[in-house]
Amino acid sequence: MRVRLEDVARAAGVSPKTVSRVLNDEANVRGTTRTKVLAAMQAMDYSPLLSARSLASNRSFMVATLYDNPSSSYLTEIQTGVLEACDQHHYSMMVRPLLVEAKDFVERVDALISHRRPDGLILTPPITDHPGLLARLHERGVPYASISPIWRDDTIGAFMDEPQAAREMMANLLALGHRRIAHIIGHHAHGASGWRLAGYRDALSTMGLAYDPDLVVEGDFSFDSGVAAARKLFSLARTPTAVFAANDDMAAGVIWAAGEHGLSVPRELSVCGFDDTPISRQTWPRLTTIHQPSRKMGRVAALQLLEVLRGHSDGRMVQVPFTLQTRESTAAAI
Amino acid sequence: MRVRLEDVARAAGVSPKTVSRVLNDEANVRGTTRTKVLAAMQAMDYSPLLSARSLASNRSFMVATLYDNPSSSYLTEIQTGVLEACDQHHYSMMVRPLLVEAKDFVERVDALISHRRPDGLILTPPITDHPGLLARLHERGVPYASISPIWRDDTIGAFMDEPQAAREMMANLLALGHRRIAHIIGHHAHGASGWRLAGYRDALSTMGLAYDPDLVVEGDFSFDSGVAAARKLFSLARTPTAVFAANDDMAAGVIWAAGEHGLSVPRELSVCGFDDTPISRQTWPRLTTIHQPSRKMGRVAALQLLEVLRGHSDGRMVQVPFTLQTRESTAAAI
DNA sequence: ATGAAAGCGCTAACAA
DNA sequence: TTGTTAGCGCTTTCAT
Repeated sequence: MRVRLEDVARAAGVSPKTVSRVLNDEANVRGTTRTKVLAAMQAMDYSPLLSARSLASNRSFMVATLYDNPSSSYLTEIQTGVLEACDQHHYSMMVRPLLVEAKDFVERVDALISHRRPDGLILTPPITDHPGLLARLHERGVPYASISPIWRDDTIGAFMDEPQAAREMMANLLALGHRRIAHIIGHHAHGASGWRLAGYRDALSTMGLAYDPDLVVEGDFSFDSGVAAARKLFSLARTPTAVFAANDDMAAGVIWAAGEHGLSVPRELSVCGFDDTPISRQTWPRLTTIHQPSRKMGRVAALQLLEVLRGHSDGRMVQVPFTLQTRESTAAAI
Repeated sequence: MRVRLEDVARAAGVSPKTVSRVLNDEANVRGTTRTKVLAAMQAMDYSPLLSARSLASNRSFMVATLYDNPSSSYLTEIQTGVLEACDQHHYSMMVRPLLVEAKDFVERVDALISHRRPDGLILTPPITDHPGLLARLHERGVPYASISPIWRDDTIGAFMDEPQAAREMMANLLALGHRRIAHIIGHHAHGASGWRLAGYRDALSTMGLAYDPDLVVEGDFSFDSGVAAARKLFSLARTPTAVFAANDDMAAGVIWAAGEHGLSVPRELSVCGFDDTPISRQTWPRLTTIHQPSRKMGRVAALQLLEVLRGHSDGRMVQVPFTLQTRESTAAAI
């Protein structure tokens, strides 16, 4: 038969409530009592029934990770990080794919909260920046942590200094002698797209170089949009000597299009990406990129959320470091 | 205040038990009564509290997807399929990464079952084939569905005719005039590796071609292992004119190594993969491969599991179709 | 076909 | 610091 809290209490010679206190790490339990109870739990291999705990305490001990992201590698990394944090605190995680552009997006999240009752949410871009959703969450008092949101004020989670990362990538290309550097912008709904473009522009103006609109093409973070953008760039009268794509998938698309166009990378064209996802090591040549510690960001954001859920602190917005990863797709300008 | 089952019962003028019956799709409820109750639920926007339902019925209305798989795209597809099925039946899903080679693998799953109490499990390769785990699950009476397990007897889930798919891929290469065809084997723990190798050998013997051990190299499904295998093949006295890799990642590694080695694909070397993951469209040239409907397999496996959990049937092992996807990485032999 | 009563295993509120 | 009591919102069992 299954071991219940009551059984542990009897074995330890205390009341059920005391076992409950130990289970919930509450204060006001004498050290010796706590030890005794823990020993009994251990000996009986006790684990509390989640549904009973949830029903009595009105908490689910679960967080939900919301995403609308085409990149499976990014998602998997984030998910792994969140799981690491949840495991550490005996929380579980559910995942929920969503379409942020759908008419009933907020209603769907609302329904999720009503039906599954997660204690908190982990938001990933671009869901992090949906005003209607954020308003609804505040209204319902649902705690959440955001990963790389556009607005960081009064929000907990994890972020990176993206404009600075983009500037460093540009500094790298400029140091290699490149002056006609193109940029492929990411999906408009993602904050990252704006930050990476801003870094690109900053770097140009720091060097006293003019911003040439012909060299800046819209993409949407997908491989195919990188291919399309590259074709457009290759058709210019004066083609660029380097392309800085706002993510690795698009940069891989540029390399693909270069193959199609008979351009040699990096001899005739330098290409670099952003994120350091697996694809950056699977192009030929391999991509120079910015390493974004996605798994760590997932873990850090979840830990901040759990701080709030456990009532230990209000949580904070944590900055994580990036690193420039130089590989073979970039070389000196011709 | 939150709407409870009791409130719905009062509104509908029936007893709580009747509302419960409607909620659980039980028989012995008159049509008019059912309609009346459903209307009340709708009107009051009622949704049952999962924890109360779980506590009373001793079910969690949740399934757990177990994986130990290096491929994030495969995993994401499976996960999406499982979620589709779960949503349809108001179940939720949790995901659990595991190391099948870890000493305490079975204990970890055991602990997961004790703590989270999923109603059932979805197993993905190679977890599908861990004898110790399967024994433990039978012992505990935990229902599960398997995706592409090696042993399909007495197991529910989804599978593909992999040997046949490999034979068709080989037939395609042979029709292009290739006679020195190499094969890169996948990870030894995965059933897929054996099936795909078997298909390769079958096709050779059907054509009356000798099996040349030099042309068969071990890999582990990773991109890097594809690179390493290709380097080995390129160093042979008589190099192959085509390489059939057991998955897309390794095939992409072959294309990468071909770039490194100055070999033109498909002019000097045809390359093909298996699975039709996104990477197969992101190499240059794009990969000829076998389309494996992973998302569908996830959905189908989960639906079979849910059949069992809902007591509607015993579930079955469902075969899903593959398709040969011809792209630019294969061409006639020189 | 429907209802009444008795829990499921835990925690909140209060008492001691 | 510890214990007692009374639920949490459902489903079960057994009546009718």
